[in-house]
Amino acid sequence: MNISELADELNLSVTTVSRALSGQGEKYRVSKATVQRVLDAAEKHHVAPDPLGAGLQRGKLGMVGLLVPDITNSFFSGLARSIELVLRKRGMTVQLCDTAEDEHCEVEVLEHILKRRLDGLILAPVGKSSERLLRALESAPFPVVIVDRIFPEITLPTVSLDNEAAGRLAAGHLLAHGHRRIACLRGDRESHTDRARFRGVQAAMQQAGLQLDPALVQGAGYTRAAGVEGAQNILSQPHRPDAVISLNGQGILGILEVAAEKNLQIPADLSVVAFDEQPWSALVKPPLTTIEQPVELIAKKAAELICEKISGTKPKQRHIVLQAVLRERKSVA
Amino acid sequence: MNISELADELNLSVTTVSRALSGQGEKYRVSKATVQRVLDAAEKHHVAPDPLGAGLQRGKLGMVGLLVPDITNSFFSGLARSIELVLRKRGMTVQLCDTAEDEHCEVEVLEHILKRRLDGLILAPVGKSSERLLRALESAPFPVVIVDRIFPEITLPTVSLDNEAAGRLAAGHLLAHGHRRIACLRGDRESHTDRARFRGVQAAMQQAGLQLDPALVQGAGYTRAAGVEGAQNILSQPHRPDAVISLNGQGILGILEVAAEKNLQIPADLSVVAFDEQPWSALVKPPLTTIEQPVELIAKKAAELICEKISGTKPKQRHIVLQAVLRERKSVA
DNA sequence: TACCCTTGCACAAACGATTGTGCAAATCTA
DNA sequence: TAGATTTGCACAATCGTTTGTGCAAGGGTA
Repeated sequence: MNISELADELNLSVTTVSRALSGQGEKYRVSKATVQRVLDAAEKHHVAPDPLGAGLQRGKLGMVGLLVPDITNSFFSGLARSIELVLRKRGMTVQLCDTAEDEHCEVEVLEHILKRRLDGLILAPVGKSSERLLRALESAPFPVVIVDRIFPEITLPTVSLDNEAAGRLAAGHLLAHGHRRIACLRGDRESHTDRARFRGVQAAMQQAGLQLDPALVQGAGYTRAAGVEGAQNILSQPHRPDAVISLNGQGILGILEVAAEKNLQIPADLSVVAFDEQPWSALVKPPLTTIEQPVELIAKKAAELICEKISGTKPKQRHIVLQAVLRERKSVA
Repeated sequence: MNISELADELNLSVTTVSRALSGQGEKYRVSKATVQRVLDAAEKHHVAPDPLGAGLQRGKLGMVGLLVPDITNSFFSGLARSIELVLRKRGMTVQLCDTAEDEHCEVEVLEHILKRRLDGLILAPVGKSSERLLRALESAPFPVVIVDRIFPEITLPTVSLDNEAAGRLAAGHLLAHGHRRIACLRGDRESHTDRARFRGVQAAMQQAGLQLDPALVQGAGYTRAAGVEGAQNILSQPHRPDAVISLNGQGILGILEVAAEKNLQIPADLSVVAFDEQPWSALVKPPLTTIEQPVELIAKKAAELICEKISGTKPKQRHIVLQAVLRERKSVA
């Protein structure tokens, strides 16, 4: 049953019913009695305005898209959960798309999604997300917010970590514990996130008067396979490192796997700091020292940002940068 | 730019443009030349039919809802990813809702979602999901498919694991390895999933002429906290078990946490079999022996089922039941 | 009684598509 | 050349809302 049938039943016009239901009764001088009558009947018959009709009229449907590289990654699933929660509270729904950490797929998905009518888009770009693509999004017919990764030349609003500081934090922790020969398992080197984290690591090393051994900087991607390969390369060096930093959440899986293969004890043979807190971080042996991103906060900020842009109010900040915290456990000797 | 502006530019009617774009040109005798002209212009101006307009007309929008108890749980995020992929290939999009493993929230979300116009809904109910709620869904204005949990009295189509067999599998494995005093960390005892798995465990025990010690059957919920509490109860028994089965993916987190606290060595002091394969299952020490659900297959079946129901073709089977596999590693002595 | 102001609602035009049908012009048949 | 057929497209209704405006009835004032 739709509101026009409801109107028939009440011997009213659709107009009046619509106004009563949308709370605009007062504005349009629908009598209180009538409003109540409509409300009661609507309740009784479980009638609510069809969002499609309304959406068509208003030009908005109350939907925002959420593009993530891998919903299976706990960082992104945490993000998704919090974003969905915030948006649902505001009466909006989330359209999920998983880009499989693949540039090509991302383009495809974006084309798919650009054809649908969204009110906004929250995008967590894949590592090698092309700037060209994001350029195109700058002139999308709806607001776009980027999370997790930064592209300096892109003017779209972003919410992200202070990755350089986080990198310093990780390296600084290892240095403070006396480690000198530090390895670094990177993700995609073309991503600004990875670069910034790496810059942070380098900065901390330099400050300590040290240099990263290029042979100990490995890794090229955010998949688990890439993590394994990078870890292999690092741990097969003749002069093994005494500590390793995983610059992303997937990498640590590779490190653990390869370390186990090679029978390396953590932290006796190898200290480890891993980016991204995961549900199991505290449960492996030894519990992992991690760099934790404030996932919920990132999600909240992103959700608020997109809402502000949708409703047209000028957001206070264009780029929101949040700080990571070090969660110290037992993986650093 | 929409198709009526396109029509203006080409000096055609919206009708013709619509038919050309939708591939119905032949059927309605639009000349090939005209069709091509429309196609070219559409390409040039990046015009595609607005899904809202089309949706309103057709009564379908190409969207299916996906309700999961916890997208952060790797079982559900895996499910979400695969479902989204299958549906996207068919031109549909997925609306994600997280019910936070909370019955109350689930009702709320369902009300929220029932007001939007969906073509279908894939529901992974929370543990205590009330039958009343599902009853209501039986008469929803769109098809509904249930995954992961079974409700015998509900006629909605389902895709799920053969949970009883999976329970037998887990217990059988422990029994075959000589374990006799077996504990069981349950999830929500009111959920049919949990009951079926538990029945399987009991059956295997009985077949071996044994009985579960009621004191070793603990746990009441799918949250991590519930897992910890249950594990506490199990591992604090004066007469400790020599093996424990976690009947759900969260529970194992509790077991590992409590075992570490109590300094119990796995598998020397305690053997463990955990339901649900997780990205880190192989990486903890010792690597976990798990009961793996065929997540991708479940997702695929559910997606196909909902598509069939949406398009009106009668699905072959009403209830699809899949088998789990035991992934043997090192957590069973 | 004549006039004006308020109250309470309905009319009708959008929003952007799809689809059955109608109507000319072009082509064919006799 | 007249009539029948086919070809190619446009008209108009429809999906379910929202919203600016119009219009009648009721009440008050002079």
